[in-house]
Amino acid sequence: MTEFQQKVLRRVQAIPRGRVVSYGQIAESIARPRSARQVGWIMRSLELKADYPWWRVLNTKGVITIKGNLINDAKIQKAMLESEGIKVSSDFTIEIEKYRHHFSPDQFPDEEPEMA
DNA sequence: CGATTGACTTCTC
DNA sequence: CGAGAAGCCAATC
Repeated sequence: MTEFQQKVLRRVQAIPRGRVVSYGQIAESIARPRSARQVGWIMRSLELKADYPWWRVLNTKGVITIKGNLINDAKIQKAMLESEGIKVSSDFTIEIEKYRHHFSPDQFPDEEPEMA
């Protein structure tokens, strides 16, 4: 478990119920604005049974781009989002601008600010 | 240690 | 607006 992973996972846990964020937003909030792919990489290495609301994370277009072994994983994510009141289209797309959540710097007191 | 791989994002055509 | 290519960067091989 690297520090990068811990920071990402903390953001995932900080996503309120019924809200979503993009991979890029998480990357941006941990001072790695160009590391959206790595955020997704971490999610991939996560066991879907883990205690993280990974289903509240999707790309900036609001589309569930999960790969997994089958599209079945995307269907699980769709079901999870709908269970929180988020409408998901049949093509795994949501109105992300309507549900997007924004992180606050003071949400993570354990971490040091980037500036020296 | 160099090459490859992506749950991404953004710019071009 | 849709499809394609490039850029990005940590983790794996």
